Amino acid sequence: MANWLTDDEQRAWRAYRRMTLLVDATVARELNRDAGLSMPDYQVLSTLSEAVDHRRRLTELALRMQWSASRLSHHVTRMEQRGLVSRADCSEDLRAAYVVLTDVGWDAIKAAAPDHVESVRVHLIDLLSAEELAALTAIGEKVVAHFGEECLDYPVQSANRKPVSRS
Amino acid sequence: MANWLTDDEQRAWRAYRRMTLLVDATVARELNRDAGLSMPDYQVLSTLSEAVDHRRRLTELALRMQWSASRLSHHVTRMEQRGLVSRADCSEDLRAAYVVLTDVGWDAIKAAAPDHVESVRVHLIDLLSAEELAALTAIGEKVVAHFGEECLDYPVQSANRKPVSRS
DNA sequence: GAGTATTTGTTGACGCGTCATACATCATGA
DNA sequence: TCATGATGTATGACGCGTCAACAAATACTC
Repeated sequence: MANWLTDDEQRAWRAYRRMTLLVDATVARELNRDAGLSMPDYQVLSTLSEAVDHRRRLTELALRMQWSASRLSHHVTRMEQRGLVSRADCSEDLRAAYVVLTDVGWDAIKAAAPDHVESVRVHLIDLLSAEELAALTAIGEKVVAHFGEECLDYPVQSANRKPVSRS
Repeated sequence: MANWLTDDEQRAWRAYRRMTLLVDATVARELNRDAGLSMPDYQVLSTLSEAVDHRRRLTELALRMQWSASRLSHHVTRMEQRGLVSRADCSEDLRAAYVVLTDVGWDAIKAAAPDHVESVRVHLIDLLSAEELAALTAIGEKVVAHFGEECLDYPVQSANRKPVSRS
């Protein structure tokens, strides 16, 4: 006989699943509607915009975002086709390559950030009381810790950072 | 000037995102490893296994799982090719079609359920205290309610239900 | 009953992520 | 220096989900 979930546990699991589904889908849909970007696009642009010279090695970028190399390579290819980023050779290591934020990409993330943050507010953050927000943070960090990670993730509003030298 | 997130809010958002990413990916990976099923597979099989005669109209199934008709049609096509479900005509309405759980599908969900529940326990439920579980439920249901839904979702452990007549 | 609108379901194209594979380049050590 | 392995990246196949377009049947309306 298996160790089934109690009613309370099942209720928690369902609420969790439905919440994440709705929040993620809605925030993603609004980001796409308002800025023509997907969440992965946003994450890449946002992370690049924080880097000096708006460029990073693929591996470094993948590590920071916790993506697989393959995923990033595929995604960069698509973003490159849309002109949001470009690839550049690395002189120190001929295997390596940089991903560079283009002017189009820079404009895109600057334009997208305010609406995106607002979207996150409306569909999650502002729905919760201070206590609930704290509880969500505690729960999230506890679960993340279970997977042996500290909680480094991409910046939500990096376009807010002070102007970065574009060289 | 946009209404940026505070540090606390940003921390909550990051913890939330990372938690859902890790939990969902891990539970999905384990389900696939242990039972050769994806989460969508599980959801379909699980929901069908609750139905009388193990069959449901496509629309009805889609509604219950909150899927688009297109998504369900695509997914049923794939599952059909693997022998997990089959389609059957509907005599009352010639447009309509049933999705029927096959014996293979029934065996699959029965075999998958215990490990899947265990996986959900290990990577989420059992990590949390009773208070945290209650908080997660409250937060989840509040957010779901914001989207104008009551929280009906698929059953996690339907294979546990009392024997269903297979006709 | 004819014409129109709605419901039911399918299909194709495309973005996305994973896995397995391939391949060039670098680093190591005999 | 020359193999051997590790590293950095790219690619193809495939499952998955969305959107838009479509076909067929049923339901409404005059």
